[in-house]
Amino acid sequence: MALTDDAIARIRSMIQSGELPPGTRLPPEPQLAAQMGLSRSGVREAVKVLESARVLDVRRGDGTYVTSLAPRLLLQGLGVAVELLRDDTLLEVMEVRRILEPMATGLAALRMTDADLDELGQILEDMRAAADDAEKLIQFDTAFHHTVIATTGNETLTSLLDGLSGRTLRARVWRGLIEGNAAHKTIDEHHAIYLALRSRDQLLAQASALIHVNTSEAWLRTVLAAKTAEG
Amino acid sequence: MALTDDAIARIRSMIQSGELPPGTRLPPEPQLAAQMGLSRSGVREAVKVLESARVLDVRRGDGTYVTSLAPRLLLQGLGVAVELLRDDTLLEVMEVRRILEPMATGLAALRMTDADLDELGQILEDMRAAADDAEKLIQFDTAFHHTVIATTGNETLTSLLDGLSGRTLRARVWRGLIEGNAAHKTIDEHHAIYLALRSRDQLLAQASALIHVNTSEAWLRTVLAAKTAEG
DNA sequence: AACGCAGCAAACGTCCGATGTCTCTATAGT
DNA sequence: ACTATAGAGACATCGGACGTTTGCTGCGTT
Repeated sequence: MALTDDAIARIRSMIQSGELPPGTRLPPEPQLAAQMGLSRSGVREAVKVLESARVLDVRRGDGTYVTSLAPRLLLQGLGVAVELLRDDTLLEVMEVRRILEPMATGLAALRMTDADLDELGQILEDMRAAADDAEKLIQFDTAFHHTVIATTGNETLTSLLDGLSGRTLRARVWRGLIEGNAAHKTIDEHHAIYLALRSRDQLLAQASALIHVNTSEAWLRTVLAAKTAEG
Repeated sequence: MALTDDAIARIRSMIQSGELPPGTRLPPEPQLAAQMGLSRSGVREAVKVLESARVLDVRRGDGTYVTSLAPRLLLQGLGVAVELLRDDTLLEVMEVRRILEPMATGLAALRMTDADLDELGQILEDMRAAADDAEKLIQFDTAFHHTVIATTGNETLTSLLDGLSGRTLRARVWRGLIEGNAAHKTIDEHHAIYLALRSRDQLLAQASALIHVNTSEAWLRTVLAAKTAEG
């Protein structure tokens, strides 16, 4: 299998070299096919791969364009990859989060603005109000952490952590939390993080984030153990 | 655009739900097409996307199989994504490495075996011997860090850091190092990390790794600045 | 002159059928 | 029992055709 993969590599190479900068429009499929010496079918497969990687943006009836190549786009694939990881490797993901999230939260403590803090406080209130709705809890939990990390101003870091905290993973943790009547404790942990951030205390923010990740990991272990037992 | 993307989502969903566990062989393309209500062309595009994500393994003349879904496979895409990031976001990547690599190296200090240390010492010797060959320096540098991180036993963490330390990024840093006559200094930094690991000193390992990443980042800044100036 | 609408051309989406090439396996022969 | 070979099955690639969407152009109206 060489033709299609060659085409993928060649297009990617042209983008990486700057020959096709963001926003560039690619030649129409038939022309591109002729240019690369393969049929339109092959080109379509290649383009589809790059589109799924958010490298190309295909607009029907219009044409195919190079995306902005922003980290938030290119790192989006990490999320779907994590979703497919098997149960026995989820603890590895948690170990990475255990490293990344506290440090990132510590950074956020230094860089956060008052407006950011207000937004965070609002999310916290929403979370307390939704204490009975698992679906909303997960949603606000996601928003809380995303907001914190985003204030670091590092889009790559934010996208990476977003990907590592996939929806399925979060849902499992919250399932454990709720069934174990530990939802309120976890909300308190969010509050602790919020207080540390508000006082711009880097070390305290870091510590409270670590404790929070640790709690999540513990409940994930519980959920995984329960599943193993019943399976 | 719905048919092909639906097919991608549906296959992915079947894998995530466990309906198609690792190693499973998918139905032949024509049959899969009929089953999902679209043409063989559409199925091929869908399969190609999942193959590029290392979710499926297509063997010509044989059939299509679900891969092991191991982190090392699924997170491989991170590498190519990072390779496509634009220059102004590479510093963001370095900030993530600045967080991840020292902590991981610290973990390695706790978990490393004598055999691991011997292997590391060998790589270090090779690096010193290759001090004039940029290509080999990059190769041994990559091997050094990969070996260290791999001893944490966390395949997810290892794959993530491998992806963040793409070949292009490393090559640029080393270009700066060599042109700035700082190659020997960097090799010494590797030696410092090695010594810290050999004495199983977590904090020292962490600190020496941070210093090393910091040096890399500094030279990357230099290279990027030079490029901006000449461009 | 400015605005709006219809129609046209270009480009992607999907399908179909045919042919090439590679793998695996089962069979026949030694 | 082993090996070589022939066949079937599966993916790789191609070429063309038709549908659908989008963007633009030019005409007509105000």
